[in-house]
Amino acid sequence: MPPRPLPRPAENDAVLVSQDVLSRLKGDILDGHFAPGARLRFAELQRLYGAGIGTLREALSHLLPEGLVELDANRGFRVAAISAEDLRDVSDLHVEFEQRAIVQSVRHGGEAWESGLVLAFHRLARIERLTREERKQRSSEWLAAHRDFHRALVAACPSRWLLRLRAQTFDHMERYRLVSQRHRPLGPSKRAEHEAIQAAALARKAELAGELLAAHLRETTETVLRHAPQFMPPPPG
Amino acid sequence: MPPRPLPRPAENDAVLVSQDVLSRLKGDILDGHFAPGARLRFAELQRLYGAGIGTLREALSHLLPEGLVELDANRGFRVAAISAEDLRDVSDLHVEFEQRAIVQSVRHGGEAWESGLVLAFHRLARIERLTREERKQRSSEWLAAHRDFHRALVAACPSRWLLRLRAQTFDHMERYRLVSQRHRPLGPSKRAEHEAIQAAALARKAELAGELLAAHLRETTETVLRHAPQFMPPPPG
DNA sequence: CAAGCAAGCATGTTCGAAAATCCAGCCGCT
DNA sequence: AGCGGCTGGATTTTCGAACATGCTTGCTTG
Repeated sequence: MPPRPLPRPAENDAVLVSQDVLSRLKGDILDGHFAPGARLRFAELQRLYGAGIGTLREALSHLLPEGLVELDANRGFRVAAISAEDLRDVSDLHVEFEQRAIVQSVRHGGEAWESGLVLAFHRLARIERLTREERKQRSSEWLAAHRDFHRALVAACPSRWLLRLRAQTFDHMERYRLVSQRHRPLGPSKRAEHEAIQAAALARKAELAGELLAAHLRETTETVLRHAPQFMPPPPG
Repeated sequence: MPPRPLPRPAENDAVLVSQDVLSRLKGDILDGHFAPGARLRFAELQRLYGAGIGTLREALSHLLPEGLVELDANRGFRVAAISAEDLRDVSDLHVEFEQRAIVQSVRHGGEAWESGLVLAFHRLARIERLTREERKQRSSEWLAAHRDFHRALVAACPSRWLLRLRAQTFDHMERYRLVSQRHRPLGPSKRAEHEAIQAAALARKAELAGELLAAHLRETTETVLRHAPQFMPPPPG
């Protein structure tokens, strides 16, 4: 069951093949199409993405420092493993990054930030109002909207580095959420929480927005951890 | 003036050509052989490192998410720019990472950590006892020892993610230090500070070690910033 | 003379053939 | 049976030729 048919229409605006492959490959790792720990063989990747070996290597090399794939010499690339320990580790840092970023974002955000946030929230809310069944069918749409919403919240944070690191940890958190979701039913919508965070942000209550966001993220992590045994690989012993 | 002669003897133990090129290229960017903002042309890189284009692209793709190089489509790779603003940004986060990491490291470190630290400090101290002239000649040796010393300090920190992010910001801090050093005389040795930090760590005074380390790093950043106009590119206007 | 265009060159990007490496299974030996 | 070495096939790694793109220069035209 290949993740996607071969030369997927350029729905993204990637100019370079390597960038296009990169985003597709990353998406397929984050949503669990490639299981944690799975080997990534070039023959298969070539078939799936229709790119040459060199191009694939370039994309995989990009994912290496992000911690999404691992490489051991002459044995090729593997999807990075997951563990409850790693989840707690990355989650703690991620919550902190998000909290700090949103506080600064609320304090520095101007009109453009407000508009962007309102728009992103609106798009997310439209999907989250649907029934569970509909949400399930349009999950990739929800995923993009959710991602955009969280990015919009922190978009006005002036620290480029904080945003960069937040983006890194966000990816990993997303992978944990999505991988765990494959092994349990879709949870209830977090619509109310998203709305509360957005409201606090627009009301310029920076500290409150930070607390709400942190709580939202912590709860998500706890939910994933609660279901962890169902999808976590057993310890190597 | 090429950074180094062509097929440098394999002084590191990199099994893969791409990994070897990666570490050399990274080193040459960090120490300013390739100036911030400079274009990285494949013809030149091929001549310098004796590797094929594909291999070079792989190494550059690795440096992309680390923020050391940038890519714009069909225009190739450039060394990432520097600025006083970026330095403050990355420095603030770096100081915090180091401080938290050393506190945890001191609390969790066992015998192996202690030995490693003692050894790393000893190696660094040997070089820092030399005269300024000698230190200048053996700067690459000092660089490695300094790097190892700081790594040894935080090595026992149990958070893999904290260590990973610390390593990322460390690289950028090192680049700022080295690039600025090319435009001003070598500063005085930080020997006493390093010794104080090591002593506090070995005495298991976690908080003290954290404070000393943070102060050490902040002072370094301030020194660099004080000399910033001499090496920072003027604002694009 | 300025604006627009086109040709030519410099450079970036992609791809898969060829070499290197690893690994599983087989064989012979103790 | 257990161990060590060997071989063939599977896989990874490297490389640069071939193609694509962007930039400069110099010509043409209004």
